[in-house]
Amino acid sequence: MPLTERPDRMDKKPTIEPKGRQQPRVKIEDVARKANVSPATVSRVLNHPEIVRPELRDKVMRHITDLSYTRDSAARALKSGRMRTIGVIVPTLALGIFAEGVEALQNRLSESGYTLFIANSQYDQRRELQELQSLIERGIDGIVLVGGSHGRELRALIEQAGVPVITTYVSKAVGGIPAIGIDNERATREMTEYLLRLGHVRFGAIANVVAASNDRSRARLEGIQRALSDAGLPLRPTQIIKADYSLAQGRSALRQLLTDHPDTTAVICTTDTLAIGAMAEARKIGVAVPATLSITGFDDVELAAQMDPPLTTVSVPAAEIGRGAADYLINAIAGSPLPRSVLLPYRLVMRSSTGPPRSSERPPRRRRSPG
Amino acid sequence: MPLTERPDRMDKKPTIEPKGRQQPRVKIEDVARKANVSPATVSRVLNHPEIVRPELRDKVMRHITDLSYTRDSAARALKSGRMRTIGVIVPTLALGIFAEGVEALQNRLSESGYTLFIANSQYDQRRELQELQSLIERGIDGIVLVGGSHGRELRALIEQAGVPVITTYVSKAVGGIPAIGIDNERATREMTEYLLRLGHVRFGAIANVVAASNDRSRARLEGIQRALSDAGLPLRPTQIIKADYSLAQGRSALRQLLTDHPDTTAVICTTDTLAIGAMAEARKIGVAVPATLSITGFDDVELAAQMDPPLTTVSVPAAEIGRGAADYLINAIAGSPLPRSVLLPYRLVMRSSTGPPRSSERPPRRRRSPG
DNA sequence: TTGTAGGCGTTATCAT
DNA sequence: ATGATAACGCCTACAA
Repeated sequence: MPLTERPDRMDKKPTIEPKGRQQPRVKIEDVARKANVSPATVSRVLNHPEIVRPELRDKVMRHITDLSYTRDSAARALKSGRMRTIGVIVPTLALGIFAEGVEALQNRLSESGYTLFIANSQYDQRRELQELQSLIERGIDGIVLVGGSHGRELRALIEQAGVPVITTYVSKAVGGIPAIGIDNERATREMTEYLLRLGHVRFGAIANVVAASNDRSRARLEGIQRALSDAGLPLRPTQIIKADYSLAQGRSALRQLLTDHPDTTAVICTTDTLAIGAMAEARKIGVAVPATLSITGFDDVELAAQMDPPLTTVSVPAAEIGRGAADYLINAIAGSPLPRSVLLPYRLVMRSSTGPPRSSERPPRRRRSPG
Repeated sequence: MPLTERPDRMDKKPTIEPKGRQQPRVKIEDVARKANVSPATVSRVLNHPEIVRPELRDKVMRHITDLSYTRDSAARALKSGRMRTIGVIVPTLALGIFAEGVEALQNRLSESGYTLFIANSQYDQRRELQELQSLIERGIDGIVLVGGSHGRELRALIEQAGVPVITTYVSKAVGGIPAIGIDNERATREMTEYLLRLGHVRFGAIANVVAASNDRSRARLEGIQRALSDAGLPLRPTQIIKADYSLAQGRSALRQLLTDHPDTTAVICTTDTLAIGAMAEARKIGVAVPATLSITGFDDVELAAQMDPPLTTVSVPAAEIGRGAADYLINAIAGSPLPRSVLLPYRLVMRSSTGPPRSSERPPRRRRSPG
């Protein structure tokens, strides 16, 4: 009789049952009894089928399915000391780039019999620490983090728990935590150099660096600054607008930038979301992209290619990062030797939101001088 | 000595350790010995502090923190039969609406000491079943699903496991599974009626109904069809374009729709992503929105309000759905009496992607007749 | 108020 | 090849 059929079932007592399962779970012993074998044999059928006589194995198997027995993972974990469980803490799932990475991570883990605990920190290091504590108490066998900005406490906690860890979306190991991801700083440096080659000299940057823990965007901003300094065009503070990760802030950031520096010809954003906001605002205030203003993003979200004009951006291999993190941890748990960190390639995707400045004081360096 | 410092530690044996934790975990017995009390007392300090003499309690507490003891959740779960763990299976995290719901779900669960297992089905019922199986083996105390299209097998599995379930983003219980969400059909019916009142008579629909399990979009499509039938303007098959959930398909769908029915004045999409794709395509082929063509979406994603023109859509309370699902399961686990289903309000958000048709054969019914 | 002891379900060791 | 048994760490009757 389906439990879910009637709100009030009147079989046993009407009092609430605050804990435990209702139907006593079928266990190995039940299967063993039905099959007239010992519990040990059932266990062997489950874990080492090859050492059980085929006919017996089949018989046991039949009873297993008959009773639809499933093993109790708690008991298993208690015995083996391993939970076959991985935890991930992302800043937020609202950013498609993290959602994509988590999805890939889960898919790969699932293939290997692992299950994924998820938590989010809202870019708050204290919350991240709490969530980690909870995950470690849960007995996770490995942990995936994002970025390299983590407190000493967090590292101590991980170390003490002896849990393999990897951090993602960045490429440099920090505090002994290996990383898998891209070189954010280099990517924006290249992007900036591309714009310099196009002839731009008046730049602006919109960076989501308000969260202390966002070292990805910080590195991206540094890449921009370094490229411009190297070109003798260092960014002044008013040319850098700090924002969070929302689209609306991309809009207001562009407005502010153009108020302070109306003659800006190129805006580099550390996130597609910000760039898309900036493009929306540019359209609204009648600034032509890319004729009057070039805009670049970072992440290459689905929408980037569909914008009008399509957004020039940096493609981040989020799915590959997720898969790589899964592989790393699975190997680490198995005790395999591991690379310290994995540097993944990004891709500069040149679309139509960028072009040469309308009137370049310092024309692009080409063979033929401009007519 | 940090484990992570050197790849090769030479303290014990150089062979790999395929299983188990390295450092033997500190357990209740260790604390008990240090504190000169029985293991039972330590356990009581942990679980029922009020029944332990304060001074003794404090002493034990000190040793607990000193040894930084954490309880073994596997053993705990084995004893109590409860894991304090909830599972969720979404079609994909790539859709912001699901990511948002999962995030809210996790936040609420975390407040109550629960941890969230996440899995994704890719809109595939077989995969959903597999993931569910794995979650149930993990001993989850509750499960969150999306939508009402689930196979008999899945329902049987849940019932047999005796695990509380709730399905989300829909409002009607199916097969005994309670739901929390909105009335999708009613929402698009209202949206369609709104367009009818504006004077539209030539409609098109773009619906992501290729996945068999997507009953949300199916209901939304039915809402459109019903409203139009009621108005004596039933949709012909060629006026309905079926798509998946990608932005690119929104583009191609609009192209196809306008090829077959160039005189269409209103397009209703079952997803913002599709609507945004349709708007992008409209702009590209020079169709003015809303002057020539009205477009509506569904979900109210962040970008919807930022489009040019801002997108008329239906706002789905994803965060509220996530929180509500968490509350429902927490109560269900505690044995509290529960409502069968929860109907949440949606909100029609009228923005500027909709307007009256340019030349309405059948003018809007107003007091003053059109000039 | 605190201690003793048994068992939760599984699996590995040892014996047959 | 299969069976008996002990132990994983914790919790809770029950005893003191």
